[in-house]
Amino acid sequence: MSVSEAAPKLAERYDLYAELARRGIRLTRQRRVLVETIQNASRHLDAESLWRQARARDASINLATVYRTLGMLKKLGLVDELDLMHLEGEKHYYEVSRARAHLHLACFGCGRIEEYQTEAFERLRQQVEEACGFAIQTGRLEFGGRCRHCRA
Amino acid sequence: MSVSEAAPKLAERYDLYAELARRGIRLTRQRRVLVETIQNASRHLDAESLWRQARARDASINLATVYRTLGMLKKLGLVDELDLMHLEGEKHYYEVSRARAHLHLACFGCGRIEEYQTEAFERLRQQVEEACGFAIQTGRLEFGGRCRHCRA
DNA sequence: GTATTTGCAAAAGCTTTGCTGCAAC
DNA sequence: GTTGCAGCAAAGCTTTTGCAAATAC
Repeated sequence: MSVSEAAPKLAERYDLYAELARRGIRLTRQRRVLVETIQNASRHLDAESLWRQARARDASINLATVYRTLGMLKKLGLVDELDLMHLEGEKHYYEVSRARAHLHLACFGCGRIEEYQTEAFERLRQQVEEACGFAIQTGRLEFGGRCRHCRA
Repeated sequence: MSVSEAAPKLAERYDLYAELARRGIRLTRQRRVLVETIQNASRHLDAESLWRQARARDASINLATVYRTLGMLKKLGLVDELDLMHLEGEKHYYEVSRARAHLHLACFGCGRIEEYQTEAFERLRQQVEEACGFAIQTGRLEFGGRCRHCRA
């Protein structure tokens, strides 16, 4: 590439609690458990994994409530929905939004998901907004291929 | 943006027939109709639209055959599968691949899909390959927001 | 007390699959 | 004649929805 550029570490996740409070949104007991589970997730969750993890803390939580809560957080822009190149069926994955965009790399060999943040992506987004007159609200960049380890 | 750059017109679609012939792949009658329909589609097709269009020419074609043919073309890298930000349910859309990557803009207001090709996307892809050691086979960049007309 | 949310079960939407017979060479 | 593909119908998987009961304030 022409301009050398270090890969910045990922920006911090939003603090869901703080954001919801700031917007005056109150949570029921179930939603509180779900929000906490999402906030502390160590990997990309699909609806059913989230459900399983949340049920460990509140066995009464229903999968429909999981979807309804995810829908609310999506609409508020607090979580992003990913496809991860449909590596594993058609389910969606969810992650807490961050102040800066990042992209996802899905390895067709081992299923590993990598994340990468770069200014070039932010700049591209801005270029598109200006060139197309489009007010971008959300975006998703996913690459599929073979990771460093699976190429060998 | 820092570097002014004209938006190139989209690169040409692959010629599916030629590519299949080059690889020594022969088509059945149904697949021939499907390939032609995809090649000449004027907009992004989902499986059912493709089915409807193809059935106008061969009423016997089954939806399962549509999916099987799309699967083959995907695997060969001749068509790309898009989500278009799930603007309309969870179905997928298909388009003939092109020599250069382009991105999609989905308007949440009117449902319009725009396409945009820029060198910056190609460069970003290459940067990612080098920085992450990833051999990218396919990629998808989609933005959702409000188009020029819906912002007014 | 009123408004919202929940659990449940059923439905919906899209895609895949098993199988038998037909088509391609 | 062998190999693979098509049609059909059924199943599969993920997500959404209607409704009565429960919860939140």
